[in-house]
Amino acid sequence: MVRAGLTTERVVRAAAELADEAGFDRLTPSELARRLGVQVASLYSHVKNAHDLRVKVALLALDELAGRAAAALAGRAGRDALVAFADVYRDYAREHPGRYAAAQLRLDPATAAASAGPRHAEMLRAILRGYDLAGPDETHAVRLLGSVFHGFVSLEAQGGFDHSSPAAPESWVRILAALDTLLQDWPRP
Amino acid sequence: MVRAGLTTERVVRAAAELADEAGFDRLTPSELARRLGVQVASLYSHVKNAHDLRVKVALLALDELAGRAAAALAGRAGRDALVAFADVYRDYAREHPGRYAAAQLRLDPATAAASAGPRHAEMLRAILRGYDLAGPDETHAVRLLGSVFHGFVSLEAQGGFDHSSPAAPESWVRILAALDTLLQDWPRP
DNA sequence: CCCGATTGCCTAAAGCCTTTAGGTTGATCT
DNA sequence: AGATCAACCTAAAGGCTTTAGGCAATCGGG
Repeated sequence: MVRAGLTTERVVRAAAELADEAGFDRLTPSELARRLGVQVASLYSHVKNAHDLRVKVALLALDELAGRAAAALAGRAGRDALVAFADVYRDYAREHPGRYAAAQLRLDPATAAASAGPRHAEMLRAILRGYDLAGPDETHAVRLLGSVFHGFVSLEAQGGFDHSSPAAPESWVRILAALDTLLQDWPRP
Repeated sequence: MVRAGLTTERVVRAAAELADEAGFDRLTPSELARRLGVQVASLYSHVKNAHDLRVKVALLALDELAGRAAAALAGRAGRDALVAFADVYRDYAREHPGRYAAAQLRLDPATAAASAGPRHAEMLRAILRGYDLAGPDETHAVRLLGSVFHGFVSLEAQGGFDHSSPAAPESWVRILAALDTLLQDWPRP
């Protein structure tokens, strides 16, 4: 009997690949076991159950995203930082649609707090410090940016922009430019 | 044998309620049959399979949303129209989380084209005619608004705004105001 | 009003998927 | 070399989806 050499990490990594190739909803223990050349039950040593498997992929995705974002932000500020951060988001979702879908999973509060999610918000706040926003306005702006990035990327992934011109990337560039000017002159109530 | 009096419409309506109460991912033929007091196989006269059931709920949701939006837009223009449309979106998602999740389902192109989806885009365009946007800029703006609405609503539904203040509705109001001013003075390249 | 067709719902069964319990064997540490 | 741990297995229970085929309630036509 040749051992496959599974570890939790290798299982999760293979799960992430499966999700990217087959879609997040086809990430199941049996499909994964098939791909790993292993009996289904063997996975249960590394993962609590099917849901736990998906959560672990989500955490991996959030972590990878935060890592890329941090790297992209190094040495940038203002508009440059905004665009770099946004592009990381979009590129990641296009490269890894399954992982991105996983990252959208609703995590229970404790898990969410321990995930890389808060790091994202922190980076957005850091970007906004390059603009001149007072206290709560910064929060509103964080939420606006988060909404736009997530919304655009998931509509694009869903094919929502496929049947109209101009192509999606052009809108992306123009939208980022528009957000930049909006942040420079954020309207007070 | 007392008949339950199923029709495709009643099945889909019950499915929508189930999705709202239990979550879209728990919308399954067996759960639905249980709730309708009917054998699972009976559903298959009204619905092709589990996926078809979900698609039908998605189409119902898109249609309901478009109907509400059209009603809300009657007699409004400019900022009023923008806010009314946005609120329809957010309120619907909060009232009917399962249906809203269903509406996010990726439909095949033919089904999508025949759905109420295009009506949404058309209404957004109509709203934007109250602002002064040239050709492709209107498309960019449609996409921005679509992204913000969808992004905010799904982040909120996911609980993304739960653990920071101010509360989400305040951000919603401020974000809509910000979008209004942005549209009034849309930056050209 | 009744007869035949249609439709609504059923039982049965096959095949998949998830999860648990328990056993065996390879690797590792002393 | 022996003991221990981890990796992987087989077996089995139970749920879910889907198809096939059958009976009975209802409805339209004579």
